[in-house]
Amino acid sequence: MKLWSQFFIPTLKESPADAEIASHKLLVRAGLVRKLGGGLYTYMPLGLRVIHKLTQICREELDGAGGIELWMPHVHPVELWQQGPRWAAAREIMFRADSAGDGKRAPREPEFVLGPTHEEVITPLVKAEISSYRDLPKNFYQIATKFRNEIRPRFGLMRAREFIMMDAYSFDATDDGAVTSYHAMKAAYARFFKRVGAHAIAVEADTGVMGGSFSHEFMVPAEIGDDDVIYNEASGYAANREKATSGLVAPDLVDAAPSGPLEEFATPGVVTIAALAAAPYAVGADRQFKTLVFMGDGKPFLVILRGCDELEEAKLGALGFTLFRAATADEIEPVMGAKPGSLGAINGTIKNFGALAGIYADHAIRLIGNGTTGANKDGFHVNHVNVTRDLAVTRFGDFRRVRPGEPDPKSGQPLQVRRGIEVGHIFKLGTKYSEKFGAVFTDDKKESHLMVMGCYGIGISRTMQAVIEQSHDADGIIWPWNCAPFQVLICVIDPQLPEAMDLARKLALAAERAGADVLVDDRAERPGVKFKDADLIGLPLRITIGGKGLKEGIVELKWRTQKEVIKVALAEAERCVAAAVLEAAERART
RNA sequence: CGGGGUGUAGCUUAGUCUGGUAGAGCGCCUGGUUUGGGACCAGGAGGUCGUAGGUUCGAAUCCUAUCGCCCCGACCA
Repeated sequence: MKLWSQFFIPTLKESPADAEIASHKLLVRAGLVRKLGGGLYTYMPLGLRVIHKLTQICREELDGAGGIELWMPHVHPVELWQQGPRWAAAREIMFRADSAGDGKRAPREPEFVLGPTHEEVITPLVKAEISSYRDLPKNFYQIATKFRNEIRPRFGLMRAREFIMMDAYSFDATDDGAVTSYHAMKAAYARFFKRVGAHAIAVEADTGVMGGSFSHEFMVPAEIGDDDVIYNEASGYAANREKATSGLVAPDLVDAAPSGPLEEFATPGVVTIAALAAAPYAVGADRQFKTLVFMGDGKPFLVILRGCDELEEAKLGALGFTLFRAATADEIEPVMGAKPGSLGAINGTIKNFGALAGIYADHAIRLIGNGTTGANKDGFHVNHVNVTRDLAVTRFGDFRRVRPGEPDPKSGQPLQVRRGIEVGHIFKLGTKYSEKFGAVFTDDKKESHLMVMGCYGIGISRTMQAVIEQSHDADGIIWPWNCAPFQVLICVIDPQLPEAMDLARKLALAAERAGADVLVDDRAERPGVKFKDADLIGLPLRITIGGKGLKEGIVELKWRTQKEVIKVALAEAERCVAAAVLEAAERART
């Protein structure tokens, strides 16, 4: 039992000016966090209790799934990262952790960095400690602070520079084993989110800079989420935008025969899809081939899309470049022979074809069959361009951005889109890191193999905010039972009456014996203030003890989710409180 | 990093256009009256107006630079 007067819950009547969304405002107003700087937050006593609830449940589920907890340093020697596979891509978001220096010398390369995740630490550790198949599989995890110098911290804890994350790493002897580990984690994640009362759904995801072969994100649907989930309710298909595909191109599509000889025509000043679609040319955007130029690890490559489609840049990750970006106009002209707006990928028209690392075409251009594209000559386009005959495609792939309403690849039903908050992510990594760090083991035939890895993350602090975003009303937070900082608030209206406080202690004990954490509001505040604060901090069950009720011989029980007050006779109070607690705990379990 | 916005008391803010000694509400302190949904009265403390230059007799207000913060985009748990 905690007495409010001896705890610290600085609530606010007004929302801070820098908070935009409900959960961020409530985090601050309910006294759960305070801001230190952009993306940097102090977890106040009440907020820390929520974090502890979440980490404890997380720990139980991971232990249940065979996880082994450890703790790794957050300061990493930079050499580890330089040796790992993603230094070039990750260094931008990493904090350096050098000594502050004497303020005179110029900054050198960092000697230490702060860990954004721990693949570069765990893999060498496992390499050093495990060398036999007998010691595999293993799944190590920690729940700790992570550091990422986010380009744009946002929405309070939603995207912070310093945040709390559970990160786990599985090591298996075989690929099948790694898949088993992956699915065990996926199931543990589902149990975790269910227990804490977050309605998270698993969606197929892109592997991004982590690399690896497949991946799921756990998303909490919310308007303010950073990600789009593309889904179809009926078929169960769900993927994030980076990964989502559609069934737009039928598998049995027959490529169109050429419609005629190539025909160059003048298009002075036409440099956009829209301009070519307008009079006098009137070539519909869905009849145009759009040619984009990118730089991949220093070499240019082309991407061909329909004029009406958008590129989904993340999908270029599948091409295997370590780093890629859109090419600049200056880089484009020497290679293509024309400025952007007149580009095309027709055989023989590219000025310096040999410089290209590849020409990648989106499947959907096959729907065009015969269309129009740039001539690689400023102010000219070409008609009757046939996909098979004329375009120098290295390979086809899925590069376009899916639109809502397109057919679901599973069922053909229309796809829908909604926003979500990514609270967890699981990757089957494969051998990307074990190769780099030489994490090998010996099997029962004395042969050496690379360990097959998986990595897994849950944003603990982000989950706290996602729960609030998902569960609040105009008056405040509505905590789910299992992650509430306390489950029961005993609101003593007249704390100056000894019999009121005695009863509060008695009921607190009853609730605690039934398994609840109890907060007693013993402040000498007016009732209105206490009730407002009670709704704001949102504990699931409120018990009100007042002089008035005592005279009548009753106390009041009220669920945060419910409007009505349940009056209970004093003689029944202990039993009713205990029963209510047990019932709520049971409800939260199923 | 690109685009937009903003910085005045612990919090929310007015005043900035049109320069003239900084105002309110909440919170805080003292006293009193109140006491079942953010009370009322009286008194009080608290601001070098983000910072640094400049213009001016005079700058929160105009100019320049710089920093912080917020929103949109690329990135992520």
